[in-house]
Amino acid sequence: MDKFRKVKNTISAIIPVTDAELALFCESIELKALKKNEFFLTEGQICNFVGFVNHGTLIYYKTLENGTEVTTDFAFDQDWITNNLSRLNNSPSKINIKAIEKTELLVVKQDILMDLYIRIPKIERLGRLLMEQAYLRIVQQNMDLQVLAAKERYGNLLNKYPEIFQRVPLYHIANYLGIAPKSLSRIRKDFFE
Amino acid sequence: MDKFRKVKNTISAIIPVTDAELALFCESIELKALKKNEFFLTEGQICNFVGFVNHGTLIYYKTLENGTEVTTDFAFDQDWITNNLSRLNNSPSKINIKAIEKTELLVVKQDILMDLYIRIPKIERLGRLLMEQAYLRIVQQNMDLQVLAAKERYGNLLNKYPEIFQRVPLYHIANYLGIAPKSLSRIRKDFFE
DNA sequence: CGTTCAGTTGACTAAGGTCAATTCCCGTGG
DNA sequence: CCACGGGAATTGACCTTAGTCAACTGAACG
Repeated sequence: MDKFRKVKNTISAIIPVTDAELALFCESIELKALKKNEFFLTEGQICNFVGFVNHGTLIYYKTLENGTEVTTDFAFDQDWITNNLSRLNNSPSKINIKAIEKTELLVVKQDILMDLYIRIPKIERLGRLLMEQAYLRIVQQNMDLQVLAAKERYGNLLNKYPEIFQRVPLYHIANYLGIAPKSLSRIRKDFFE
Repeated sequence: MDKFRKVKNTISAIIPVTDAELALFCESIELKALKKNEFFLTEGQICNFVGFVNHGTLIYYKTLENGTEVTTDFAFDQDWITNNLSRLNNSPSKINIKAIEKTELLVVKQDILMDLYIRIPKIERLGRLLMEQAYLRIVQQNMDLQVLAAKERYGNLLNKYPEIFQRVPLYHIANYLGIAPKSLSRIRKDFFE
């Protein structure tokens, strides 16, 4: 099935799998389409699934007591998405994951994934890697916030995801960088002159 | 043995264990003393252990390419310390953990811990919790850096660890908060008037 | 009793926040 | 197809917060 071509590439980049194993894996996958502003995961819900973005864009965010929203992460084509804390703990999620454009996903339910771990032990590596990547990412992000000026963080983001500025509204990006939209405008201005 | 009193309290707060299990656990523990400025873990080393601080103070930090040091975390009495990424992955640590005052620790080696998981299955919960706590902590820290002003972060730290200012030099705290020592002075000044 | 290093201070500069007004873009409905 | 409405982004004026550099204080310790 052509829809699984991408996940096939992605998985075999992480762990070499046979065609039979891959077929087994693909059987367990559901295709899911999200419209703009539809949710993949909402606060309070238990995240009993892992998603893989075929194409689209999503944001992770949290709503604070005072009502402000904090954008904590993004996901684009070929990214894995999940809330590890909620998923591994079976606890209510404290964050939302929302599509901010038309998005197509592949989804594996957690119980099916656990089952796959048993039937294809090396798939377990995938589960561990998802957790580790998420951890590494946030450690890095943390240090950036601690050490770098807003302008440098902007520059890094620009390098890492040049396409982000075509796909994500700037106020989300500003929010993610921990600055006011105004400041981002300013930074962008003297970045291009 | 009296030296294990604290770990006993701490462990039984997390998971109820019998005296026999506790004895088994304590057998696997080594006592370790660190002088001021001695390392618990250094960059490049594989962290194949978990520590529990009986008393003392340690900092987590990383040295960047340009030579600056970033303090990413602290540990005090009754805290667990480890580098999960290095330990679970068997990969070289990217951070240092250093005692900044005379410190006494209990240490469990990773292989012995794995062995304990088998002999006392509920101890496994401990391993998972260590990972989760570390993750939760850093997620929170990240949001604070994104959303809060330096003054508020200072206030939070003051609430959470009132004793920190007696035990950790201010330049480490400033570094941790992501600000210059000068700024911390300033903040402290108009905090107390 | 000096040496050293943490902490504070002053004067200045730069970075970022706030508020309000304006422009730009895009989709929707007449 | 054009006009309108609404949200996104930028701008200006102004203020606050944080960084830099250098000098100074003060306590700790050999």
